Amino acid sequence: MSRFGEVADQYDPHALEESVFEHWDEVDAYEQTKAHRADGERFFFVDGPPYTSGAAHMGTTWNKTLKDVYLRFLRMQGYDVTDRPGYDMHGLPIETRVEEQLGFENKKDIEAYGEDAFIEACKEYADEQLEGLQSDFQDFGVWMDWEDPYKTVSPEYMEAAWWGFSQAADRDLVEKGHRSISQCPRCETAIANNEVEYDDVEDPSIYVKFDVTDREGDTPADASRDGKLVVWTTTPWTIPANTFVAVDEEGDYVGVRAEKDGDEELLYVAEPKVEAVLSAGRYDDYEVVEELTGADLLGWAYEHPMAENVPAHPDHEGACEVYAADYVDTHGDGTGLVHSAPGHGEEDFDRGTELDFPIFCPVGGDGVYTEEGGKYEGQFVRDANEDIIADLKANGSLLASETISHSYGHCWRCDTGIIQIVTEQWFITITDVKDELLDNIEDSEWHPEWARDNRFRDFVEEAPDWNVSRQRYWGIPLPVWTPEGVENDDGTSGENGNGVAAEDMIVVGTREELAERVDQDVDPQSVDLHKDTVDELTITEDGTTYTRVPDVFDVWFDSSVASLGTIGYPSSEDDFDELWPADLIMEAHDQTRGWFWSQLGMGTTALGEIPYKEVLMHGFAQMPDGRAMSKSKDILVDPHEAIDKHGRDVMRMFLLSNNPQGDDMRFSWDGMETMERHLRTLWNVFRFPLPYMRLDGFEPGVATPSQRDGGGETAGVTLDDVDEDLELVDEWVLARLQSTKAEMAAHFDDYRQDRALDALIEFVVEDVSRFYVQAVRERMWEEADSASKSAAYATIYHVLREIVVLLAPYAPFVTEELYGTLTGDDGFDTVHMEDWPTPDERWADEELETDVALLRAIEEAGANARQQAGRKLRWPVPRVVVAANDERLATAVERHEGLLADRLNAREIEVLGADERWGELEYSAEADMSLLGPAFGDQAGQVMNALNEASIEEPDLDALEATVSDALDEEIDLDEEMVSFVTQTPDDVAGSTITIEGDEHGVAYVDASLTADIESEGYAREVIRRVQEMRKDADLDVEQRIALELDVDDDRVADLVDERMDLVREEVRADEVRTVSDGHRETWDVEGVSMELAIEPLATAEASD
RNA sequence: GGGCCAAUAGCUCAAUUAGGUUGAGCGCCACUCUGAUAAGGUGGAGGCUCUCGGUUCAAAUCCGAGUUGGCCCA
Repeated sequence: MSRFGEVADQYDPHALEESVFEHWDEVDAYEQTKAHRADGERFFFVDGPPYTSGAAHMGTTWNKTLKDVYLRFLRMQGYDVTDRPGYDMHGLPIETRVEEQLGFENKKDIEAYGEDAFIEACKEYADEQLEGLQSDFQDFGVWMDWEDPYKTVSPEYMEAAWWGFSQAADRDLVEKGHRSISQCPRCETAIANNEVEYDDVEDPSIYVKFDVTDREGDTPADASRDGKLVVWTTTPWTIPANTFVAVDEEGDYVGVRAEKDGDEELLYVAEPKVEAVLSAGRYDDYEVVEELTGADLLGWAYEHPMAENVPAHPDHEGACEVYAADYVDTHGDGTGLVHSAPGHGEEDFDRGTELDFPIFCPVGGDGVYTEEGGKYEGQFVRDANEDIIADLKANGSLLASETISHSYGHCWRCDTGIIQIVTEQWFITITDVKDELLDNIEDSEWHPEWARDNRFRDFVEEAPDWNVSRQRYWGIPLPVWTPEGVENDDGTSGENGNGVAAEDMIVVGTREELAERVDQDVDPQSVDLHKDTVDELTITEDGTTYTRVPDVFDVWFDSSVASLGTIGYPSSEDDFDELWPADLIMEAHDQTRGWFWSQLGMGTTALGEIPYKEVLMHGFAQMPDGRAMSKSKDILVDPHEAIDKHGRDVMRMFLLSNNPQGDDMRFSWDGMETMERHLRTLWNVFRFPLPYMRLDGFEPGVATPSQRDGGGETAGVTLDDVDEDLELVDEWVLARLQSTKAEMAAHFDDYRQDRALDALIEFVVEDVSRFYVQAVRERMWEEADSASKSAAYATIYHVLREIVVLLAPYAPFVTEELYGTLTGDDGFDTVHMEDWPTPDERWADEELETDVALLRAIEEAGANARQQAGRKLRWPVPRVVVAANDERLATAVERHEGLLADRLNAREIEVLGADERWGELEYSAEADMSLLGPAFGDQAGQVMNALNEASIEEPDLDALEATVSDALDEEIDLDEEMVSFVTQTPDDVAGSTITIEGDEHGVAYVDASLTADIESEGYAREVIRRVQEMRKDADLDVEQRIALELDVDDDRVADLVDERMDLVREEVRADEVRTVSDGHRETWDVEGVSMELAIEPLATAEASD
């Protein structure tokens, strides 16, 4: 790319981005950038692997873009950054997709199809999806190592999971056991709690009466009891497994004699629920006959309501009695007496285990009653509800049967209603290391901090043992082999002839170990660890044969070892010692319960450490109206649509302008447009000096050795070379650049790239475009070479160079184009190899920044006052009076009077110091509420209003007190510190306060009185402006000489213009003033005066150029 | 049902470890300027700072309860 080459007139993201992609390809930009930092300090970033089903959505895009901006930033700071992307490719979601594609209904179809073929199909599907994601991420301009992503399905990665699990097993933290789990009866597997989605459904809502009965050993008092315990459930199908009734020991209960159709019953319910229960049962009347506490009910025995239909029902010692449990709420749903079935519900199970009850669960993994289900054997549980309700009614146990709409858990993949059943699963018993987990949390820093200290800590404190097993196919097989022949005759665990017990399992940690121990020949290099392969392998040791348990890992377990998988541990150990744990991870807030947690669990159980140091937790992408995006409901903004409309840089900048710390991001097309406008402004700023530099053959020098790729002296013009010639604005814009860099660095330190971007945009738009470029235009138009022009070139070049580098992580495409044009062959092949610019003390100048900030505030106030006075900027005013509140402002005006007069188009600038006054003014006052408040208490508001409304001739405290006292009809004592006087503007002068971010620094008064001389210049400028516009309309070249005809329809004005005719001729390049017969002609209305103008290009003048 | 977070102009967000007359950008309307700019400038309209209580002379800010939204959990 040649330096200062022609660039497009307008910022065109699409064409530009295409060509930048090509450029990156040509020069191997990514590879070069990585190689450039190969010797830098290493930084270990770990990519949280997206799941490979479906395309990249706005949330994924935000996530990867955030990662990209930080990775680029870190590289520019000199780090050698790991950037291996990852993909989560196992698990139920892919299985169900593939099942759909193949038209399968359930697991039997998979078995018939063949496990190996099914696994192969899943792999193909995952690979396909991965390609789609890869190309999306690359298309967004994300630079990661796309050639070598880590995949959770590769043998190396699966080995990491095996290794981690075996480490946990070595620490005795792996356990096989019964647990109540959420089971999807269609997928026939346990699913994780966070995979359960809750939807509102209509379910039965039944009240059931349990007959209180005598039981052997009851005290005489109890033995005489009759009556019924009333329980409530929405899952009638769990009634066969009822084992006990739970009450709140502290709760209030009552016995109620209730009457219905002439029959009486004694019912026991919680006191607060009497009304609800009896009205549900449609009783005619009732009477409370007994008041008890939960404790009184303990030990009461009752008849199992399904004893006849379910002969296998629990009837062991202690079954069908009342127990206390802390999950009972006498004010909640139900009756305050909770039907408890440890074979189903999680809390019931825990309490049942505590009570040492055998677990009775008559339902299989497919949701169908087993033989133990008695009459209901073979029925699907939900289908059995109806029969069960009918049977309860038939035996007189049903008090009421209604339906209820409530939220109920469903399988996240296939939307089947889940069931709670107790099955045998594999656990990592993280509850044994809870303290260690909580300690390890402290070793990580989170942004924002509350995510760790509130959310994450709460979750970890509550977390139960980690169920890692799934009864499926597409996953990492559990590396567990269990001994054969260890079951006793009755099915319980025992020992085999070699003294090997059921607990004596073998957990294999690596492929090498697998090859060594299994009976079959296995090549550790090439072995695929999927289920179809390892299921066949057996281990025989000391006469006992071990076979693999058929389960696979829950997919959440896969990604938990990402920090190991990223660096190929354990098969390669090199990087582990140097890098682990990760320096930084960043994901959305749903991962608190997901990846942030699973990694902590894995790291702690396997290695005793948390596997990451810093966490940046961002939010979700929402719709412009604040709704959650949802692909299934077609509520989304597709990133590709955003790119089609505004381009990649704009989308990235929009995403990155959002706070990444926990807050959700609301997508906004307006926001996108704003970003595009900012980039257009940058483009125009960049484009503006190019023609002049080109024309003058300006050769820039570059400031630092690193920018010269470590090279030595430069031939071009550097800032050093023009140091003597720099003008005020040059020094100012350089000073602003330094403070912008400092501000950005501070924001990046806080992981607030959004604020860093704001600071940069503010600098580009507000300072460079609106002020600096405006101020240097005339210097660049000068035809002759001048020191001033060189200084301006060198300055704007330097500023642009650094802006481009600072913006590069955000907008990698447009900055590449700008960089190439600015550097030509003198730069790197890509801007992304540049070092991150740091503030240069030499150009820092706070005083100057303040001066200019004040001047700009005066200019703004002056423009405001002019408008009030009805005087346009092109009409000069005789005088502007700046009344300064503080010496700082007065100093600034004195230092830069000429500049100010120029920008305000004032003949004269007058400064009044803080202690001077202008006699014509009147005064009122403003209050300092921090002083007025304590002094006047609840009267402070009134005093403030009186101060504001006062009008006095002198800014004098006594006069003010008098006026205020008068207004409030009460003696008011004021303090000088309490008030600041403000002026009231006289008629012939317009004034406006000089304000910077709310602070008032003084007032600018514009004296707008007219003189003949001012009118003369004013009208002349009006004419000039019109002629310039006509030149533009006629598409005349800037240098084109013209003839001008001027007819003013007002003699006085015509004379006034005539006085300044030399000025007019010079400004509009009119060599001749005469009648024009064949040219552009237009009639204008100027301040109510009609004037007819005509112009005609002169052919002869062109030759003189 | 529980936990965490958020709520300020039509939209996006500020309001500086500390309570003191609520601000910016974008959008809208009017005026204005313009030889880099699909730009720029000035003004205007637009706010019971989600609601209700409490603390205080004074609350967007502190406390409590609620509403709505998001995430997580049941």
